[in-house]
Amino acid sequence: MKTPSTFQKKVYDACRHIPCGKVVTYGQLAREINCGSARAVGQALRVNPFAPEVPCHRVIKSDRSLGGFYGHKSGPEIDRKRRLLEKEGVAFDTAGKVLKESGWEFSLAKGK
DNA sequence: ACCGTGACGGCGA
DNA sequence: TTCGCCGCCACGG
Repeated sequence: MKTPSTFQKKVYDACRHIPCGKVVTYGQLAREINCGSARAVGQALRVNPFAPEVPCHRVIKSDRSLGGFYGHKSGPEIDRKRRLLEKEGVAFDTAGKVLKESGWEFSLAKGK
């Protein structure tokens, strides 16, 4: 397997810090590692050799849709991603969007 | 070194 | 509110 680039290591490291039942957007993750492109982050996660050891399934799009998983933007892979999150307590609406995270105190702070 | 691609994001129509 | 276009960065061929 190919050695992860420095950039990818930063992405995986930041991703690892995401607690159970919590989700983050690609953009937020990008800010964490001081990167101006959410796309670049997505590309790194796309080839993540440590999934799901590195919880890349907790990373979603800013519009609250799931984004992708294992290089797929839809299909069984995405379905699996959704269930992983549900198992961690993340709720979804009928449109398949993330409704709330774990149902903890910060779900209140999120407004919405 | 150049070019095309992609798990994204924001804004205008 | 949904759709499309353009800008953003990193990577592989």
